[in-house]
Amino acid sequence: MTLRAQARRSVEAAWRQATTSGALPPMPDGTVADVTIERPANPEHGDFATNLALRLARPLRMPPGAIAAALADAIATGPGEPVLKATVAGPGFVNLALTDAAVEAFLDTIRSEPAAWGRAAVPGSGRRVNVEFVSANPTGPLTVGNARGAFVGDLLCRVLEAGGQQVTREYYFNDSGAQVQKLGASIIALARGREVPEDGYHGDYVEVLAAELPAAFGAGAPAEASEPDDEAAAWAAGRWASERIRAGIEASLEALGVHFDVWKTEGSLHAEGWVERAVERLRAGGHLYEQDGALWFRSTAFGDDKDRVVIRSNGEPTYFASDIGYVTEKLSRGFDHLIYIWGADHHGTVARVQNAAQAMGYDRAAVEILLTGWVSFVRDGVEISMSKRAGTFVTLDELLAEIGPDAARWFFASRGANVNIDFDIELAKKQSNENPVYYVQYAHARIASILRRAAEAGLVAAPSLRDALGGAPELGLARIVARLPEVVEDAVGAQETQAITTYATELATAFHAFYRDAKVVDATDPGRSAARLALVDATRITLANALGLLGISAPESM
RNA sequence: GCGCCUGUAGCUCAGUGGAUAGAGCGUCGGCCUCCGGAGCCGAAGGUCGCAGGUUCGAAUCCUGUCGGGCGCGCCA
Repeated sequence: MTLRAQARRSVEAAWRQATTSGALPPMPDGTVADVTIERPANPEHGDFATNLALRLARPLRMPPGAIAAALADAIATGPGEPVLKATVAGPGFVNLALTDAAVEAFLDTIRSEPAAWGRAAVPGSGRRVNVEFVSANPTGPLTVGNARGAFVGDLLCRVLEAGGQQVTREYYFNDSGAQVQKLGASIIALARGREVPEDGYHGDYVEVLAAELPAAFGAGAPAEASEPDDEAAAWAAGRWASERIRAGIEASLEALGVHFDVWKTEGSLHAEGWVERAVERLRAGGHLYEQDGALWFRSTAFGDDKDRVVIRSNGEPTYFASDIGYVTEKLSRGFDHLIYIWGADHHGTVARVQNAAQAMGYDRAAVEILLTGWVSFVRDGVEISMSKRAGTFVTLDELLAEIGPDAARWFFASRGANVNIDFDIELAKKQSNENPVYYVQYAHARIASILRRAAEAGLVAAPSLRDALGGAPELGLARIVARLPEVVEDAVGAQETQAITTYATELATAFHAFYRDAKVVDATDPGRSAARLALVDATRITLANALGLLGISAPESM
């Protein structure tokens, strides 16, 4: 249990006690308000604060100051060993200060179970969740435009895992669409020495693929006018190329530390009948109708602004039809929850997918679609347009070669997923040495160095911190170290990572200040060294776990 | 026109109704005889786009408005 949760319990108990004793009147309607506990911005206000008195003032028809006084009094006279010192402040806040002993006792759990430290026991633990992200079609290498989805998705998965959820990372792609044929046609054209078609693919990678195209795919055929079998050849070459590209994409993602558990093709959904069965299910429920020769889903019945075509008038199912089939396929695998991470440009398709899920009888809330904001990539102040077909893009591999995966991860982790951001590549390169991620990693490496020094000097960390942290430098750092589980808990709830990067930076700052004020390795005072070594080791574990949660390395030296 | 996202320091961005709105970078000024200077300390820099409203309390919630982005296909 987090210290915050303990504080909440104390306040709840104090409220009950004050009500029972008559110090506070009962709630008029018999309800119980949620007790909110926050970390005050100003450390002089203690470790926690609650606004309960302010919120009870109206229903209890008492001045908030008087309610706060009653609550503080009840906390002071509560049973058991005192953990919190309560004071009334401002317009009616109750400020709560942890006793030093409570902080010391709490920190002992870090070094006894380092792997568990920071994992949050929150609602949703044990849930089986499918997270589908990136899902770029393999018609070209991943671009920096795909980077955000890759990092945001993987970071989300890591956060959910820290919350005890069972996560499957899934990549969905189309290996049989018209774009694949276009890719094949472009390659064959180049292989035969012709120009790439106007609407074909033009990147350097297309030339590379053309040069490697085996002769069996028609590379050596005459350069003259199109033969009847060109279409088939383009398909075959396209499939060959897209599988090579897909393998390259997988390698790029692995280089980022992003591993997908499932690679799913749109074609397989059709081949296995998922799309057909899902359409039948909608039809049976009366959610479909025919018009202009096409089959429509009555999406407006669920609040959409227009109905959506499922089967085109030419008999071909739409991409939306595949989406519907995919929902049923995913849920058939036993997931409790589906998360999709899409670019902001797909927001118009969110409602129809959720509507279809609802129409098929699923819990609408089980299909969660998160949208990432737009990333404008800029080089030297000029925006880079991203087009695979035009061949004007920066690949993810190139970006990583320039700024490195740790800095890139930090960049995306420290920003909200749904905000638009500007990414100046030259600036990122220039600033990479000043990147906050190195500041945090440096703190970790510095501690590792201290621990090595201590070992050389024959100093050993204290087994327990109880009654060991004497001074202000120690207790200041210890209080920040103790917050990790709360930060993770909030991150899981919000499905966001910014708070983790903010916290890691704050912890590193606190450590650097501690390092300045407190000598850790001091052979003349082994007792004090032992206590400080234990604290510093707990700090190291906390930094490593925070970074690890983000998929960022925690180096022993740098 | 309609819908969604967004507007916070010179720049890039945090800030899930609370107390004096923060960080990094940039700028300016300091700090090692000492466990890693990729560090530490300090300064300047803000009408939280604007206007109303709700609330004891609003950067945060609501309405309107202005600016930016993205959508509004029998494309994917």
